[in-house]
Amino acid sequence: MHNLFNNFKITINDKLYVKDPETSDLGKKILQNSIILIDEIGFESFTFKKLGEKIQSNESSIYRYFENKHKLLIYLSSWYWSWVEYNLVFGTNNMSSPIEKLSVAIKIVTQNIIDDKNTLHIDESILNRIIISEFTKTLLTKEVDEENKEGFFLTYKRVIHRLIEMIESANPNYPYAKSLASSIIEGSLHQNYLKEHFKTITSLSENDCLSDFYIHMVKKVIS
Amino acid sequence: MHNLFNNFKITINDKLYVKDPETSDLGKKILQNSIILIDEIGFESFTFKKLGEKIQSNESSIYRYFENKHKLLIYLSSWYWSWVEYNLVFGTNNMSSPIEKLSVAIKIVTQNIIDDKNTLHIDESILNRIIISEFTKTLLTKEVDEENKEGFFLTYKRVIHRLIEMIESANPNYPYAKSLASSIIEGSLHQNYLKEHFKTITSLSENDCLSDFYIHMVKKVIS
DNA sequence: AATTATTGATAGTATTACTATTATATTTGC
DNA sequence: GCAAATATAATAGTAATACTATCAATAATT
Repeated sequence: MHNLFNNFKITINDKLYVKDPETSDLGKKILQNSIILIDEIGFESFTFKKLGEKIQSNESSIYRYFENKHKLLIYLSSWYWSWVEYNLVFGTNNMSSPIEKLSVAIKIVTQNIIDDKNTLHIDESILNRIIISEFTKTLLTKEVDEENKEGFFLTYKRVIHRLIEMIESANPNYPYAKSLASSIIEGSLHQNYLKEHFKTITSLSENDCLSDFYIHMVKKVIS
Repeated sequence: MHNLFNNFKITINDKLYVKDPETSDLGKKILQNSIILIDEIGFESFTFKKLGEKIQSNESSIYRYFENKHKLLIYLSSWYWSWVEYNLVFGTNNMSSPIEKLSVAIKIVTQNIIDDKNTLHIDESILNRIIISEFTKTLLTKEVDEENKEGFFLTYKRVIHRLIEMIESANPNYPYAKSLASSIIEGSLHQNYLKEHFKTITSLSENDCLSDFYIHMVKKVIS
């Protein structure tokens, strides 16, 4: 498992960066600390100048890696969804029962994440938090269609397509597999956010409740 | 019906504005044209200066009505959810069957909206579009908890609580009424967005399909 | 006709989101 | 070990944003 993971390459659309941040120390520092800083102060207040101060580097040096903070956020999101896809594939591998497989998949996709020690410069638990509060913003822009054509959201869509396949193989006659899958992915981010900030409009309290909600839903709905 | 509507007062938290825009021509012009301009260029590019040019007024005059564009967007959102609540209440009034009531409620909440001629300066069909692409951003900020305490999101939560009640009266034993209700509201915005920009991950095509998806889901899930 | 409230015009500030240039390290190739 | 190439840092500069403050002009009210 450990070795498998080390071979799994998280590849990211090269239009998202000017210079690949994985190829240098400064690049890795940018990734690591941008996650921390966005989590701390929020994406709106986050600037390359502040990030530069945090890592004792210069604003202009960061611009050599990323055109702007929007692309950096899409980079981090791509990384996240690619990592989720890995978990999804390996976590459900060799499972024969489609319903079982789907349940495990939903657990993987809805759970709160703990840091994966295999990736040194990325803290997945913090990244998970910023995905919950910032990811949707990468989609909700006027440039979304162009960016989608450029392939900026491929890893995200791939995760959803994996879920769609699982739903379809559990019940090929269910007519709304696509909307159900995308609802689970986006909805679980949203429910996690509500859990932190709008407790009166979510049924969530402990950790596992969210996957219970969705597993119950999916089982009922595709039956 | 027409008279009833005229008596229905859409009230908005007075902390959202500096001066009530409903009390003057300029105020109404600001509401009307901010909706149009946000729809045209997106919330990120929207500025009070551009709005001032559009309505042949001055940036500084707009600041006398709204502190900043964020509060203006929350104002417009409050207006929208208050209006949806009205439709929800009057559209399901006197219905005895809880399941029927819930189905109608879901239709109201998920449908694409056409302009309501009773409100002269607000075009609900355009407002609906900006809610689909901009509303979630009002929640996803670092200031959300303070703003929630101030009551900025009350009309939104009220709509969800109406749905929760309906779900609970249809089946008091269903354990996830809150998450189901908030999922339908937020999810339907998201699915509408996917329909425009990410066709491969939604089952939506024609208009009514979205309510079919949710009505099917709710009926299955609470049975 | 005088008072008050509303709007418009102008100016100014701090911050953001960059680009460009030049200097200084650091790495690598031979 | 040194030159050449590359990466990073420092500085400066620009246009736009998100405001605030002031004062003049206009409209509404009493």
